[in-house]
Amino acid sequence: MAGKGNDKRGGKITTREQDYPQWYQDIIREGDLAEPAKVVKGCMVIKPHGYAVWEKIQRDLDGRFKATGHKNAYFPLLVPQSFITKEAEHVEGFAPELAVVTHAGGQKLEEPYVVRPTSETIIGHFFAKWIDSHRDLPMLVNQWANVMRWELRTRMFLRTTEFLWQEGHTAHANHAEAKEEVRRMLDTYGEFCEEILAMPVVRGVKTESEKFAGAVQSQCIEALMQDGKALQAGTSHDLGQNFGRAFDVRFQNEGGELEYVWQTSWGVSTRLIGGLIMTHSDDDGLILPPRVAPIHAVIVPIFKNDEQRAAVMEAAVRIKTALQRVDIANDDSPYRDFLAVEVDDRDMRPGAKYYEWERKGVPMRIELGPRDLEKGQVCVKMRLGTAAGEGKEFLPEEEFISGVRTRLRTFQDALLERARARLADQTVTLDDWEQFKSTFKGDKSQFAWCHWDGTAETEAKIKEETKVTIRCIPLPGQGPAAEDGTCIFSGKPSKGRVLMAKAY
RNA sequence: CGGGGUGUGGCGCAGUUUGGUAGCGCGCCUGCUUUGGGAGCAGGAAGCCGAAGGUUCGAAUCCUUUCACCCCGACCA
Repeated sequence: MAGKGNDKRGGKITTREQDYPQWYQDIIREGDLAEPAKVVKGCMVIKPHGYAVWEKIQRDLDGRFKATGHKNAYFPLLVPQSFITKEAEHVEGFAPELAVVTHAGGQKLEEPYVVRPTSETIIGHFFAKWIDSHRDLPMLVNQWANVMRWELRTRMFLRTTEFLWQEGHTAHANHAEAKEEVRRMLDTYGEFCEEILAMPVVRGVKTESEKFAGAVQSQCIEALMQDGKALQAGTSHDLGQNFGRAFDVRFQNEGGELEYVWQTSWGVSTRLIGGLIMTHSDDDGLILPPRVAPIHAVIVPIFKNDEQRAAVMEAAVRIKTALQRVDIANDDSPYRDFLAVEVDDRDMRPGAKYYEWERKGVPMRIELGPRDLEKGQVCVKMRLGTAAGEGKEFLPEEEFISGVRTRLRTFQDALLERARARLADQTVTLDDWEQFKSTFKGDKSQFAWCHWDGTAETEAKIKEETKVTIRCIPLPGQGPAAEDGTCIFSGKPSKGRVLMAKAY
């Protein structure tokens, strides 16, 4: 029964209604995803179960990057301090949050190194060495790495001092091509979030004040969390020729003239795991979509004596073996996604195991005891009642095995549908400032499409008064159709609605 | 950086006001009984109380210094 596990043994999960941020922390702890490092400020330890989720994210995204022509590379963790200062806006944006290495090998360094907060600068340096001709373009590289930003306030997965991410860096011969790349990768992220994380997103463009330090334009995907706040889940930047100029990345075009390259960069981080948690999980613990679940199914054997134990374990292993041959990847996927199955034969009461695996977000549980063996059936329980199944189901073993791929894929779809329904439900169109203020009163938040006069002043004032920020200016098809109107705050003319919400 | 808080077995805490040589719950180990929604009993291991200095016959407790981490605000994936 849902909700019964709280206030009993095995760790407490605060309800979302009581205290949403505390619930979030509890889910991470009880789901065994991560813990604060404590001994290193603002950092976290990603535990095996959490890291396995990241590995699944990596595997899928990496395939998508390669399918769009990118190759992986790796650049140094340390960046000469002077590199950071070469692009004016970039320094200004990142200077306050840099960690700097001043000593090494027992000596003071001639020039300090900064621990990369992002790698545009050092990659710019190498692009300059590698690119001479239009024939070297486009240069399409991606790096899986850790970066460090000395943030003042941290939250596990959402904002930690050190975090894991992927940063794509590309150089092109003209702006149009670079812009295409920016949008291509944004769409790659959007599709990934929906297909794999079952997390719907809104695609848009950042305002001037929210864009990446050093970019001409930043595009983003924004997801809606259960508490109504927005999570920037990924970004794709048009860097124009800014870094090309700063690092002298020039190529000879077809006409023989020297020209600066047009660059892009794009990234998603372990923050996606935070988004995953706040999109699907409930008061009983983590809920993982099958496509990112490190364990898809747990088989809990039930027996009273050694004889029963032997018979049940034999059946458990048989079922596990059959399930491990099932692949839930898309038909056109570049990789196979075979089911990961665990037989939990620890000496514990079955009930204790059920609660534990529910907290860890395993999508499907199979209970197997003497009664099932007699009837040739299995007892199946999904982590959440959906179209994929509700309550405990008793199915003939063969039928269960042959239907399991559909079952898990239906479960995945149901999670996406549920998230989409919540997004639709918590998105409003507002035209009245008083209504706006009451919508965002106190800690309240949701997605609101509002007219904005396009000025940074208005944007800043809205933020100051309500903590609400402009999440993005929607790309075509991502919000209400463009229409003339008046700014919700200033009453001045507006050409279209923008997405507003409080953000993580 | 401003405000608040906390450092005591693995985890969560009590003990500090009123100094007397460390305790509780959970977890862990061993054994027996259990096992279809969080097991019971019995036995056991584990901490010189964040660090340094001081007061005292005696300090987790009082004084000084210091370090670290957490939470709340301003910056950010």
